[in-house]
Parts: sequence; C-alpha cells; structure tokens
Amino acid sequence: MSSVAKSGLRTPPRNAGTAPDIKREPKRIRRSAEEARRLILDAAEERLATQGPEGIRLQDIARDVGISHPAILHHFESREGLVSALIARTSEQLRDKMLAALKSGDNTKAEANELIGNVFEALSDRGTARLLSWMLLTGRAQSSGPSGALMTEIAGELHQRRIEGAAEAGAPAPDREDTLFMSMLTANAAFGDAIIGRYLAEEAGLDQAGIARFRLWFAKLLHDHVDGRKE
Amino acid sequence: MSSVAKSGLRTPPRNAGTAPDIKREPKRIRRSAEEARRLILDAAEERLATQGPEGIRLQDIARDVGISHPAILHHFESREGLVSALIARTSEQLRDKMLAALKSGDNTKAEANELIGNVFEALSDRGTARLLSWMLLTGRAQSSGPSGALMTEIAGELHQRRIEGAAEAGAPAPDREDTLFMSMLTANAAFGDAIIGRYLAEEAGLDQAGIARFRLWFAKLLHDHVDGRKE
DNA sequence: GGCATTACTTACATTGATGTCAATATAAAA
DNA sequence: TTTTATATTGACATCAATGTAAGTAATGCC
Repeated sequence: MSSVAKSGLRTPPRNAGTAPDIKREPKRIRRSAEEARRLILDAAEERLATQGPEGIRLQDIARDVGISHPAILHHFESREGLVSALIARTSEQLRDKMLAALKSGDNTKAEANELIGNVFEALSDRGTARLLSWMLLTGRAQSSGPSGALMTEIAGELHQRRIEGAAEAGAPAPDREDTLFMSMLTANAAFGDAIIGRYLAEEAGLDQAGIARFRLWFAKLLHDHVDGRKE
Repeated sequence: MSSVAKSGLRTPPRNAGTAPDIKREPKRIRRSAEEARRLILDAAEERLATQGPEGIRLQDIARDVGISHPAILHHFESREGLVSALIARTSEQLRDKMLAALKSGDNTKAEANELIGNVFEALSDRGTARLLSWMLLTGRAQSSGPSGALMTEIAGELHQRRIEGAAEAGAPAPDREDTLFMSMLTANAAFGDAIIGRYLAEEAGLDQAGIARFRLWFAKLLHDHVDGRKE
C-alpha cells in the first residue's frame, strides 16, 4: 500500500463494437469534468492520508491520476482551490456518515450506545481525522468546515434518546449538558484515537484485539455512566 | 498576539560599568551557541503553534529572532535538523511534564483523579499537541518521539495508586488493562481536546466556563468508574 | 596585544513547486 | 461534416524556500 493507486489511468480502448480497427486507441483520455474532479480529489485524499499535508503536490497527484498537472489547475483554479474542494468533500462525507449514524439502531428505543459507537467509528477514520486535523492546524477551519452545528445536532439527537430511555425506565430526565459532554468526549477521544491512538496502543503493547477491547471498554464506560444516572 | 515575539533581538549595549563610552554598541550580537539554539527553537515553536507546519520557514524564524537565516543553518545543519531538534525538545518537555504529573498529589494516598487531571492538562497544551500531531501526520514518529514507553510508565504508576487505594478500602485489586484503558482514553481525549476541542465547544456554544466544566465532568466520570469498580 | 575559534552576515546558487500560455485533441451539437 | 466547446498537454515563467561560500566580527585564551 505504499504506492498510490493509479485510479483512472489508461482505460482500455473500447473498440467500436463491429469494426476491430487496431489503431483506434485515442491519444488522450478525455473525461467529463465531474469525473476528472473526482479522480483528482481521490488521489489528493490518498496522498494526504499516507504522506501528510506535504504530500499534496500537484505534480505527484497528476502522476497518480495519469494526467498533467495543469489539468488539475484547469479544474480547480489553484492548489488552494483543490485543497478547499477536498476539505469540502470530506466534510460532507463526514457529515453524511454522522447523520447516518444518528439514524442507526431502532429509532424509538434508546440504543444510545450503538449510536456512540458509530459516531466514534466515523470520526476515527484515519483519513478523515488527518484531513480534519490538518485543516484545523492550518487554520482553514471557518472557511469550509463541517457545516453548521453538527455537534449540537448529534448531542440533540442523543439527548432525545436518553430522555425516551429514562421515561421508559421511570427515571428522571438526564441533564442536557451531561449529554453534550458525552458527545464531546466521544468526538475528542475518537479524533485522538485516529491520530495518536495507534501510536499509544503500539507503545503499550496492544495488538489489534486490544484496540478493539478498548473501544468496547469505552462504550461500556459511557453506558454505565448513563445507567448510573438513572437511579 | 498575532505577531511573533522578537525574543532575543537587540539586547541593549551593556556599557562597561565605569566608562560611559557612547559608541560602544557592537555591530553584531553574538550569543552562545546554546542560547542561539534556544531562541531559534522558541521562535520555531511559536510559528508552529500559531501558523501550523507551513509556518516553519527559515526566513521567517530568522526574522523573528533577529538574525539571518543562514545562522539557523549554522546551528542546525538543515531545516530538517531544526525540525527534529524541535521535536526532540518538545518531546522532552512533554515527558518532563508527565513525569512531574506522576509525582503530584500525596504520593501514598491514591489521588488518581488529580493525576489524571494533570496528565490531561499536559497533553492538551495547544502547542504541544499541535507539534505532536504534525509529527505523527508527517511520519516523524519513530525518529524522535516521546522516548520509550511513556504510556506504559504512566499507566503503571496510575495502577500502583489504584491498587493502594483498593487495598485501603478493602476492595479487590483493579484490572491492569482497565487502568491502561483509562490512561489511553485520557490521552486520546486530551489530545483531541487540544486539536478539535475548542472548535467543537464553540460550535456547541460553550464558553470558557463550560469548557472547564467539561474537564471536571470528565474527571468525575473516571472517578465514578474507579469507585464503581471497588464494590 | 596577538591569536584561534566560531557565531554571524551578505550575496549567490539551486531546487522544486505553482501557475501561465498557446496549441491540440476529443466529445458532442449543428 | 462542420462547428463549437472544453479537457488536456508541453514548454515556459515565476517565485519562494533551502542551502552554499567566503568573508567579518566578537569572544576567550595565550
């Protein structure tokens, strides 16, 4: 996995059905603007994930895709344009994953646990976290970050479930801020996990199974917290 | 605080005590190699913290310190040399802070809570976390990371205290992995807090006091966890 | 004072990355 | 087929950042 996948390179010449004309290979591949943009963003994302911020070089990305670097500039205006397009796309994907996570579990019952797990999973994706981290590190947060109040949204949904759960069990309604803090902790921890988690785990001698146990342990911690509050 | 502090620039000419010779101002400031290195690293650290990785440019740093950029190369060989020196120094500082945190609280009694708080504090320092993050992002982890098994060390110390605390209370000894996980969670969360924490908090409409409450909430969460396990 | 060492400087060389331009090829419309 | 639009290219311009070289000046030691 050291080398970047050359996604859209050299699609085989589609010999026009009837006539097997041998020399029909086009000298240039011409994609739709949309697809070209997609391929370029894919390559850029891969570079960012594997090599970090400095891996985003037009020449390299162009080579990955199998085009020349001015083609990238044609589609994105500038390197900065590519970067913000990448941020925008990743943010959107993250948002989608999050919102999908919000709908997981049976909706009426309060399977807050599973929800938390899914949120953790979505945020601790290595590529996403790295991009997010880099975005924050370089101060590109405001421009095109995960749009709006995603955090608030998640906390709100989670809180709704807790209230339902508490009502079912005849327990008092949980504190709103408590739920917000649970969400924040999950986000922070998931994010941290994606960036330094592996490093720490390795240092502590944890293998893959150990890392999995850690996530379960965390889920249980939150679960116990919620349960403990019910009485 | 937008501009970087010009630390070592233009120290006033120390008029040699008795004779007030007016023109005695030296044309060049010549520091000890050690001090020059220190000033340069300070400036680099500041740049990294405020502007991110791309803020580390020899020219800029040189201007901050008030020297010419080849002077930096003289002391650090290359930009890469400067970077690894910075990483090494920050790692060492982090290690020191951590080890200091380990000795906080009264040593015999099991004030694990305070310990956790201090560790959190040390790791969630913005500059440190940013450097660490960048170091991991760019794959400079192995070369000069926080030396050795710091994580293991911390978990070990914490575990020791838990055992003592449990013995005092006549409770069964806690699980070793449980302690490790608490440490990992703390590290992950603190790290995440430093990078995306402010962002999330702002999004959720939390002010400074709210952030403080979050930390206390987290400490209590762990505390309750430890207590709950005792019975 | 004379001398050796070395922190530091100015001017220049080099490299590598982004961005520009004019030309070309390809897909689709007319 | 002809025309139009535009994705794509190669060669070049530009610029910024790192690194080099040779000389200068401060400091400590004899």
